[in-house]
Amino acid sequence: MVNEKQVFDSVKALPSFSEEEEKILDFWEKNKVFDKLREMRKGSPLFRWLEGPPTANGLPHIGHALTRAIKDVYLRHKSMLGFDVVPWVAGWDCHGLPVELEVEKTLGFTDKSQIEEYGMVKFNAECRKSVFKYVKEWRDMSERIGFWVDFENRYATLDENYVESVWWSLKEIDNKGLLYLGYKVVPYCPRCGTPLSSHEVGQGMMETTDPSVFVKIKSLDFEDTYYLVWTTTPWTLISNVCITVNPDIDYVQVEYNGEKLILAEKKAEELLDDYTVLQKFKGKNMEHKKYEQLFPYIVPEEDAFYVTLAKYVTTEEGTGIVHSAPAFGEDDSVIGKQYGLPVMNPVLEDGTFSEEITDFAGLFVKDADSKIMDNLKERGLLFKKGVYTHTYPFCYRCDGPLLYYSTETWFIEMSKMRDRLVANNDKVRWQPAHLKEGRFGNFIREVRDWALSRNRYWGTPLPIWVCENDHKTVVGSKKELQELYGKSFSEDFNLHRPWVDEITFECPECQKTSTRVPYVVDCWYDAGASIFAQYHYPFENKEIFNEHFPFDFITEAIDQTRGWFYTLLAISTVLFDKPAYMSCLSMGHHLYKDGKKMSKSKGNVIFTGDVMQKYGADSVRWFLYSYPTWNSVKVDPDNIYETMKKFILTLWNSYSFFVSNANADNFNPEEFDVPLKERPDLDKWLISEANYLTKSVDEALENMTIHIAVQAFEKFVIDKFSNWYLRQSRRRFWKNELDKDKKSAYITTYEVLVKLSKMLAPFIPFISEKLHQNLVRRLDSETALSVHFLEYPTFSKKEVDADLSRDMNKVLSLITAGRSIRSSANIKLRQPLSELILISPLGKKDLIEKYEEVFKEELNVKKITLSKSSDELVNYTIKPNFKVLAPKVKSAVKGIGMELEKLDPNQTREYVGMLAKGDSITITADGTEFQLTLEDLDYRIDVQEGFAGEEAEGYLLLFNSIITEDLKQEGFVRDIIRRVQTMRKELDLEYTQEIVLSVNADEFGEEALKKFEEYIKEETLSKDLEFIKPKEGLIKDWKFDEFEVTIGVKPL
RNA sequence: GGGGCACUAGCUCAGCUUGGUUAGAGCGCACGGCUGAUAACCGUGAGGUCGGCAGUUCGAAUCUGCCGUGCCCCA
Repeated sequence: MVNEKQVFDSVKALPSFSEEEEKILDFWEKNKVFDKLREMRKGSPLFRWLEGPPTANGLPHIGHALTRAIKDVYLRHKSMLGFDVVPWVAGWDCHGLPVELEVEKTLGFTDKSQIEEYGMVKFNAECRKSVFKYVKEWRDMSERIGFWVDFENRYATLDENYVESVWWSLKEIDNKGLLYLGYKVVPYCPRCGTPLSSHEVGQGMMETTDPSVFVKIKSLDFEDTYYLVWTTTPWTLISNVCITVNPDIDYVQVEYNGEKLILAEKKAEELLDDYTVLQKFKGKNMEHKKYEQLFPYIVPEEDAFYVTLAKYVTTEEGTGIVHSAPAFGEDDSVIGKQYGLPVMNPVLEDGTFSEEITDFAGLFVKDADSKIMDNLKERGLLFKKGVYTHTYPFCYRCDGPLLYYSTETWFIEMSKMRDRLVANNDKVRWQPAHLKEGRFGNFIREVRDWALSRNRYWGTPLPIWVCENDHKTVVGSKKELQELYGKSFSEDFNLHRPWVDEITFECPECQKTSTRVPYVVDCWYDAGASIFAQYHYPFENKEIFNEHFPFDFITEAIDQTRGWFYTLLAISTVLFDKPAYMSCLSMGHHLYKDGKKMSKSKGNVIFTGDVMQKYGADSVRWFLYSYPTWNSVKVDPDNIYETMKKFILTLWNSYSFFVSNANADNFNPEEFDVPLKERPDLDKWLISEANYLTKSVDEALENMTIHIAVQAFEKFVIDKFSNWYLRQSRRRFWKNELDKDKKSAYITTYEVLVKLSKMLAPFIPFISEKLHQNLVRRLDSETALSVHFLEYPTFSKKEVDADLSRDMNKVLSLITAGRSIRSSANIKLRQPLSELILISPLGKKDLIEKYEEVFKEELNVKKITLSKSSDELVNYTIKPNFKVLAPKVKSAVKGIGMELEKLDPNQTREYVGMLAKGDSITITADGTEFQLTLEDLDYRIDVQEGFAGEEAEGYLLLFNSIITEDLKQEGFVRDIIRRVQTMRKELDLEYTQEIVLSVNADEFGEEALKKFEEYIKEETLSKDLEFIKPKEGLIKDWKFDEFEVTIGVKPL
């Protein structure tokens, strides 16, 4: 309810943050605040940020909320710093296998072939529908958490224009000669007739037993000698083209059982007994040594059957010599490419051997294993056989064993771009920094060619047409396709399958018919192409693209290292030879509180909507900002609750405290203004600290260390502002007279709250907006519509006072020490004491005098005394200040330390006196004399036994703990007051409600009460104080210390 | 098998870049205090071989090497 008479709208002590936030969301929407902000920033310097498109598949959990929150804090901050954030649009990654699998599941398919039976048009329409279902979920979550981004002008990788730009880029890459058709070894299910993605393979790993076979391969260089080779897949021996050794391992030729063998020295020791070493050499000496082909069914034209070198060969298993068949192994395939070896694949799509393999034709390869072993045995080439148990992938659909199988694949030749990738990565600022040279750097230094084609349906169609003479045509635009086709497209034509599959045209080279290859593009390529495809570059928006690229900043989770972070850099390097982004902040993953990955099936997912509903988006955001962004963190919803209590509520309470007082006093920022110079030190101190805060926050965000900013905010808001400043100033707000001191407290608190609303706006946009609307806009409707339009506060040297900050920190720790002494001496704070003595040889008199009142009130003493020294009460210990002294005297520091320890108390006392005066002292250690000054040393003060005292900040604090009759009376009175306040609260009285107080105490008590009657009345708002046994109102018996009292409180 | 990260109080995490002798915070626990901010607040205490072992150094949570455990990525 808006109360027009009040200065500020009243603030509930305990709001529903969730409801308040919904109101703010409405306000933003109704007033088109985000649109207005973007309009306002037009023409300002650009801050270029690129949204990493979430895969629109699956419901967003708290980990996904992190990506929204982190992006939002940077973009709002940059915007408040005056930058025009561009393009500031959302993006969605719409293609890919996960989407297909989800739809397959919904439709109840068990086999890929069912998709074609169902019809690709219908299937892809289902995929599209599924994508937009999840897009909606994501958008709702993003908006609710306060992520400001343009959802209307979003890019989506399935858009016609987007696909066309991808096509353009692939043609560019082909023009550079980097697109080629090759072979890639992929896990393949012969029964289902399809390759599986690693994602699918992961679902079917099982323990299994395979043959373990040692085979002899006849050398053509060493007389009567065999290479000893080990394999667990005998059927691949048919396709063997080379054997591979490690160049750096020692190999031996041995005589064993009358035959000569070559194997790794280490393995000879393990596998053979009773053998003679004939010679020993490094693996590299064997390179290119020839051997006899094991199964000469196919004789390749290329040179083959020799020893190759590779570092991946180990002596863990086998013989140190590896049989290599590039058709059936990833490592083998790399070696094959490197040496230009042939790929021999006599296995048909159904997993059986082809006609050429006369002895085994028609046999399923796994079933052929035993026959192959028999064959080798007959020829005397089988050295040893056994069984081998390991985990092996099986098809998750049909349970059949998968085969590693080389399939036709289109590649981008990234290996040629290694140097450029490294050079471009050098220009990028990474957080955390280790990614640059570590995980990411290592990856690009060893980058392999990018296998681009996928044997699937829902994706960007690979724009390659091939004729029967193998001439390839890469189509770079819709228009180009139209021209090649020569006819008009059907009305519902779409740059997706199956429409593009139906387009054929005359090969420009040989006039034969060109048909499209049946593949779609790896969806990671789609995502990486967002740098230009979202603009429909180069068909449109050329200028905008040139202004926006390369981007200043991106941030996504760590799993994008080889995903989006890589594909962006790869594509921008190939096409433009620039990094796609200048700064990259990587985020960690969230685990559930049990340390496990969140997953729907385990039921340990924290959904963002739930926690936002309970604690509010601001609390969730602040929680997410409170640890290093790149950490993986275990999330317990209780911790979010704690965040709300600790930070959000403290801030809110400070605000609510200010508003309720300001309304009572009819606050007005003009009338209450007091020049900074004329305000009390406490106020100057708070303003100064607020200024330091801007500096810390600025540096933290610049370094992409949000959690450091959070720490600075918490320290300021909780410790400095709420727990110290407001507590110290409470009585200033409550006194009757509206003097300069009171005005100053008001204006200072007001200024700090307003400043906080701006500084916190990027972090907790809802509460910040609320503060701005009530504290600023309510008073001045001409001011900025939203806090997010304002300029972010920056450091102002004029408003800081370093000396004051340092002094106040000292006062704070002295008071803490004082409380500690009272606590351990068991003298409650309510009991006044006569004197606090501060002993310090270097004590600052002004400091103590200046804050005398603060000390008196906080520590409840009547008098503060500063003393330079006190021989009877204290001892000193002198120690080296290692940081200063050690560099000067090196290892002598230890000796000096020992000498100082040996000093007797009188000597130490004398030395401290000298040091305090600025003189140096002489210490002899290790036979050398050292002149030491105060800065070389640290000294500590200790109280002698029998005294309650403690040291802090170079002062020793001692209380006079004698409790006189007067002090005891005063303590008693304060105990009574405290109990009356408790009772007022129990009665739920307004703090202006007057009462009649009756107390029944013993003689001592009654005397004390009479003595402090006026004080008691004032503190408890009592009209009357009666010394009788109470009869009316709330009546309670109290026992404390040695007293028994009955108190009655009756509201008037 | 390779690469990367992490391991600090019962729990969740700072600190490590730039080494300094008494290692911090919040929560939880125990005790005490305060109360006209109250889903609060203040203080004290218990609780740590800073994953382990070596090394460098006058001095290591911090730098180096090896090992262990967990997570991530890639095979």
